[in-house]
Amino acid sequence: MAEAYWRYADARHQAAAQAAAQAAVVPTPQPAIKRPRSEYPDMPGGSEMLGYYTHDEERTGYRVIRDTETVEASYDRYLRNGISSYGTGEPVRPVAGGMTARPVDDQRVMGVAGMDRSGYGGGRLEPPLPPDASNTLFVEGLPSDCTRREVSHIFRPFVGFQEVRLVTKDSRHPGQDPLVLCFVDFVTPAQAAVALEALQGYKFDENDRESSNLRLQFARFPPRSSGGHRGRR
DNA sequence: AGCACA
Repeated sequence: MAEAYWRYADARHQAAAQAAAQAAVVPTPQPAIKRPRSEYPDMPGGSEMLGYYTHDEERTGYRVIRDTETVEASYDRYLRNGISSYGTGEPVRPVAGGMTARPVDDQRVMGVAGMDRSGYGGGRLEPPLPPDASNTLFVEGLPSDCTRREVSHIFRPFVGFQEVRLVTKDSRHPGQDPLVLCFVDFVTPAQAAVALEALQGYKFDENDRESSNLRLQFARFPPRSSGGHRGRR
């Protein structure tokens, strides 16, 4: 459930931090740290992969600390720098809940600094984008009583999040609850893709396993100028 | 299943 993407935000943070730490302080490649790509090879699944990555990252982190305290120190320094630049620059907003603070900050930073969508500290974790990728997601499977605020809560932590629009449609079958769809805008299709993968099948009701599984797709845009020919070539 | 707003 939610764990996946919270961890994801964390994993990205750690990955970036570690990359930066290595780049900054360790001049020569160290075999102890060097992690062959084969450890997390081309895995298709988005959210699973991210979960994996996090564990891996943690485990490796411990190994690294045991072997070289240099890295630990520099990592620590990195964190301090990162934090201090926040502390001096912008007073910490009274965001409700400690958990939300970091992803939101992260998002803002990436939104500004990472416009070119390569903003992952060099490593790209995402699978290649499908040809129909757009920067808007189409989401269905929302419970009919869900609010815009509620949906925003889910998507806001993702880098590049811009806006969510709820749309209510009457059910086709009489007497059924109205259907709630929503559109979520991101800055880039790649960022949309991350959220799509991470939230695919997300359960609104964590207790009821059968109900309210989110289904996400890239939104189709209104009829494009290419009018009518659908065949190949 | 279902795709709106500029």
